[in-house]
Amino acid sequence: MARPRTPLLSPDRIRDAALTLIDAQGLAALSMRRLADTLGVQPSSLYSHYATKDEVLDAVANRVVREVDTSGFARGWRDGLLIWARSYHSVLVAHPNCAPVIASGTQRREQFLEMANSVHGGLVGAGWPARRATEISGAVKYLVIGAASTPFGSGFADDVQVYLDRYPHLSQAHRLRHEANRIDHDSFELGLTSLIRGLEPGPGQTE
Amino acid sequence: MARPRTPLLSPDRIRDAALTLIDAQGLAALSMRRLADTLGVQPSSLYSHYATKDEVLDAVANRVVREVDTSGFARGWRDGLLIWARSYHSVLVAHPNCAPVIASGTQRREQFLEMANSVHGGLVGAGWPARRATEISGAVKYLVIGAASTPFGSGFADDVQVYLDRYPHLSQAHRLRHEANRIDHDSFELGLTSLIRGLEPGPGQTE
DNA sequence: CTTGCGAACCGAATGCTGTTCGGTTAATAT
DNA sequence: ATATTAACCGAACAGCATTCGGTTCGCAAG
Repeated sequence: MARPRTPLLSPDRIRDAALTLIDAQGLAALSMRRLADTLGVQPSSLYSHYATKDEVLDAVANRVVREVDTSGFARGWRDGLLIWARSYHSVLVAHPNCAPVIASGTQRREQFLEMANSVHGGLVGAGWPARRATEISGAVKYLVIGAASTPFGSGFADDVQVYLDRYPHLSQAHRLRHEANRIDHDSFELGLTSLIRGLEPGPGQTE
Repeated sequence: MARPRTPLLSPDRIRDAALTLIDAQGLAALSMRRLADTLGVQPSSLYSHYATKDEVLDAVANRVVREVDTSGFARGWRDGLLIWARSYHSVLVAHPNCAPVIASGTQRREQFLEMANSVHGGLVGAGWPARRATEISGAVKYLVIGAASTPFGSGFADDVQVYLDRYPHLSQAHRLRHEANRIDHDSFELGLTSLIRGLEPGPGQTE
């Protein structure tokens, strides 16, 4: 085959296929060869649309982060932070295999800058000094990224009994392996609400 | 060469060389070939000591996490959490290229279980219910891992001027690129102290 | 004291990986 | 009609983790 009459590929099609592959098979399963396979195409053809694999991953990251809701700051900075953080968190929970891509991503990606800009603006608009706004949004981001990067759910060995005598304090936590998702969610919620509650004293002017 | 009179390799030597290589050149620079090179050995020889590259990375992760201080709970749970989190954070700051390894690591690794066990024990000993202790340590862990995984310092494009008009709220934050380390540190500190301050109501019995 | 065995290393090979390059055809712009 | 560019293929390259058979050494048992 040479050039087809109607294009087989497009940046969006490739990006979506990559996301589907990552969601279904994991980040390690994404290779240009496999990606090309699912699109019915040779690997080298992908390079007509993306210069490198990293660019594909950037597109995937942008696609995922695009879903994050930063509109809550109209209802005050506390609600704004809560809505943003929960939205960000739930988006990453929906695409857990993308977490490393999002986490390690450079701040160069457009959707990330868009999001950071909205959050920062929301905080400054509510009266926080710029520097403090940066720190607050940074701290909340850390919480979101951390929650997505090291879930309880992934990881514990299947034979729980092994630990019980060696790590006595963990026995309670381990019993709950099947409740890992709930633990993850509750830990994140506790961290988020506590962090926001603990911010002092709050911006003076607008509330 | 066949078998040398005195062994050239040992698990510890390999693990330390891997950590040195990661620290100096980045995680992507660690390959079994390069690792073997720095040790003056053929790649296949490494497999006499570690079954896979992942096992090498596990050893590195354990080595790094071993340095984390969990002894602070003798001075109460607040100090315990603070000391643990700051110690964990500073260890990861000292080995930033290891962050993805630590973050994505399964909870199977010994030093991680040791650490989790100590923290959980410290919280329960101070009166927190087991479930709450799990959530608290989880939330703090999220903060630490997130801070290590997405530092401000890495990532912004070098030509800052590009952003200024497109993302007006970010201009303040961007001006501080050269202060990225300070921002990272302050954000983490703000998140940590706020989170701990915001924990309510605190365990009843022991304080 | 020698015999046997496992440990430690080498060297070559296997099947992946991302990426490049020259070639071919189709669409588009002039 | 002609030139250019875009989209694809097929073959190749270097580097990757890992495996395997072979060699030599240290050590322990008889």
